[in-house]
Amino acid sequence: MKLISAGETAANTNMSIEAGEDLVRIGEMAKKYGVTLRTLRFYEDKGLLNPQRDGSTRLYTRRDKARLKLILLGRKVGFSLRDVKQMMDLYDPTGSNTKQLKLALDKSEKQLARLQKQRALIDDAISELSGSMSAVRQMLAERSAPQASAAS
Amino acid sequence: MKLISAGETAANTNMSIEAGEDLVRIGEMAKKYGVTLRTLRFYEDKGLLNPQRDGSTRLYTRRDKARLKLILLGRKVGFSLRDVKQMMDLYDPTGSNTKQLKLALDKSEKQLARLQKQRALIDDAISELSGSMSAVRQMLAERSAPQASAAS
DNA sequence: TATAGAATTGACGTAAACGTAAAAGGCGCA
DNA sequence: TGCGCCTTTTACGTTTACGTCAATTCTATA
Repeated sequence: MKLISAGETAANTNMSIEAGEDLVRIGEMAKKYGVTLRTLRFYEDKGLLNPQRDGSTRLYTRRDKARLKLILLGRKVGFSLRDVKQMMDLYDPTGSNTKQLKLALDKSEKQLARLQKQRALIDDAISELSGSMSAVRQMLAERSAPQASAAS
Repeated sequence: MKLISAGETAANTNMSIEAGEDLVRIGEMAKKYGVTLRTLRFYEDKGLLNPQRDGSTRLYTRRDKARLKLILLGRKVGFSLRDVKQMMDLYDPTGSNTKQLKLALDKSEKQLARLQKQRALIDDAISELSGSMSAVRQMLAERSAPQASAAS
């Protein structure tokens, strides 16, 4: 029992007999999306991914790839994995997914608000810090200027 | 043994410096600076504060207040407590503190860079999220528009 | 004196997202 | 057939800044 990577290019030793099923193992998956093996297993443990198995070996389908892309997008915009899961769990391939979309929109609005608040805090911190830095530079200048002209 | 209660500023059991020492207990200190008791004890545990003791009761001097203000400022601009401590540990009331100021400036520059980077990431996330939201709204519209007019 | 309000020192819990062994099973290949 | 690489499961460790009891003591006040 062994299948694995692509069905087209025979760059690999193993070839799938199945048609079009582009299955990859965890190593390739990780490399492809720039995550670690641990991360993929962790996501699975959290119910975010659900790869097939060949014996005990995980085999990721293009469905898993789509889901991983969504996870990474969610992570990028600051959603927790819990949120991501909650949204993905509502996905129904046979329906219109109106509920899912509404939930996503709702969560997105809240997340957007959080992000804007964070940005405000950071802007605040930046100006505060800049101010302090000016003061410190001033103090340092007063400690070296009275001596002579200028140098450092 | 009891002092406090802010009226009798006279000398009591302990005196190492001089009078006029406006000592406050942890409760008042916490209220004054908007932190919890736990926080004050935690900062002490981390070596950031060093209140006097009346028996086992902590008594905060104006020195502690000054230090706490610095801690809170540092926290606001995103320094870790470790950083704050490192900078404060260099304070020498008898010297020019040039070293301390230089370290503070150095750390500040790095922190400023971090903050700016964070802001860039957040801006990125905001626009990405906004984009996704538009798409989702679009999808929702397509699910309700084809039927009739609109509502929701 | 009884009760409520401060204060003390532990010490475990929390959140988020993995990192990092450890021990073991398979597989291709020279 | 031994080596090396990939994979698996299990499970404790990390980071930061406290939160949240718990048990106890001290004190002020009605």
